[in-house]
Amino acid sequence: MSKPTPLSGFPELLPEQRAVEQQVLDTLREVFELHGFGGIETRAVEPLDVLLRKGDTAKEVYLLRRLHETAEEGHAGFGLHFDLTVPFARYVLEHAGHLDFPFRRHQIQKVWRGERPQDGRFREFTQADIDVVGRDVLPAHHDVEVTRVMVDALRRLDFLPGFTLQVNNRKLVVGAYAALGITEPALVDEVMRQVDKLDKLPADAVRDALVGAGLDGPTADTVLALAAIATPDTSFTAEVARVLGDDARERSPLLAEGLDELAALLAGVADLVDDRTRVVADLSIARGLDYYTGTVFETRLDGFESLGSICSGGRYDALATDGRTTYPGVGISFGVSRVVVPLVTRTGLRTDRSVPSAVLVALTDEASRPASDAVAAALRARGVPCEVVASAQRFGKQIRYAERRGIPYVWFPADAEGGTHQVKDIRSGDQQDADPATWTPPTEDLRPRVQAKEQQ
RNA sequence: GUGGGCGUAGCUCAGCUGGUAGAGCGCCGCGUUGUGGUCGCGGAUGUCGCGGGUUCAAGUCCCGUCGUUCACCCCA
Repeated sequence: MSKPTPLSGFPELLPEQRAVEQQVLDTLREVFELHGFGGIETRAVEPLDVLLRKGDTAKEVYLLRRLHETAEEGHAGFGLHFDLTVPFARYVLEHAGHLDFPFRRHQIQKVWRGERPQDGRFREFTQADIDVVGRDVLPAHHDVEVTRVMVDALRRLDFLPGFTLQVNNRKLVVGAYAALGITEPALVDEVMRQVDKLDKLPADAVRDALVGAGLDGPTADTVLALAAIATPDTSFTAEVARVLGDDARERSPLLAEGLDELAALLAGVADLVDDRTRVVADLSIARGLDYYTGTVFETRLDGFESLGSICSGGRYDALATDGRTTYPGVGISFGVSRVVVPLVTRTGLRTDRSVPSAVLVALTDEASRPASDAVAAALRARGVPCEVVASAQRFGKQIRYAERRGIPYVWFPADAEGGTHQVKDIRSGDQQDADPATWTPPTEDLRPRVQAKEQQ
């Protein structure tokens, strides 16, 4: 077989890159579970009618088909899931009788989309979702909860650049539009769609589009003035009042509800905010997806703005319904691949070693391999990851073997004549006697650490 | 899916109007035969992404394809 070529949109990482991703995954899971979100996994495949239920035929779904499928097997067919929300909705309905509500879960899995790959956009990629689902009702404090969990998880990934979580509320937007006389559903959708483009198009162009959609000039200006509001605290409520008038809350109960929910969210996460971790109420955030009904999220990563949102989600009052019962939910999804792949390929983010081993046990000669194996076994018994060197070359080469892989310690076993065991820190050159039954490296050397390439 | 840029050594890249493929870094060996890194000396890098075409001659020009990247679409 000739040398295989890469497959577009199906990224693969080298061990020291994958180790970075693995730490992201470990941290996400740990923090999610710290907040009481248990993990589930759904099958990779869903019936096509489930995947396309929302009329999203534009979604590029990969089909699953048996090679020898016959024409008689004329069912709707299967497709690979393109996100984790749709399968989760199906899962909730299917297992509702065995779940306790409100149901919290996290789900970290690969998803597939047949889109054109681009930086941070792939055909196979990993998402990390958390959602809370209620039966019939789900109080608004769960919107705050979900936000807190994800912000907590992201801020603990201390090797990530800083980020800004942008939050808005569709009730606020729809209510405000109603107060402006924009009530026709198709027009509301169109106005939101145009406003959503403000991060790419100049305000003038968006204004023209709004007027083209049927708004008069003053109304378009007010819509843009609203969308320009972005505050790191609850002061957005005063700004909305300034734009729409002090009586706007009375004129639109939906607006009042949205303002209160968004204010509660901002207040509820204030203690998690720091220089790297910012949360802003940004009234230009709309989200193209039409099933969101309240809170909506997007997230920008400092220095990686071109990736778009790395973490998005929101509130859906009808995540799932079986006709009798409706399950409202609120969730947020972190694009693991979207962040990790550009980070490791563009900035050279790596772990400080390419293997898990903290110690390389040297080998005097092949005859003494059992002695080296015994040292390794003693270290492993206390949780020290280690490996025995592949071949009994000169010690200089064995040290170089460790150096290449970033293994910080080399262990020289006692020789047969009754010498002592010695361990060498090859970064400092320090070498001293050590007992395989008790020696342990400092905690920070036990596992690979993530570090920028410049620091290596 | 639509349109543009780019594909040369493991990496970053040079290679003029077509004329026998290069540098730096890295890698391997020796100096130093059981203690690496520094230094010195020596060595190997390669279907020039792949396929086809034009030509006496193609890394160089043309077409296709794959990869990559940017914009649109859409979104993590």
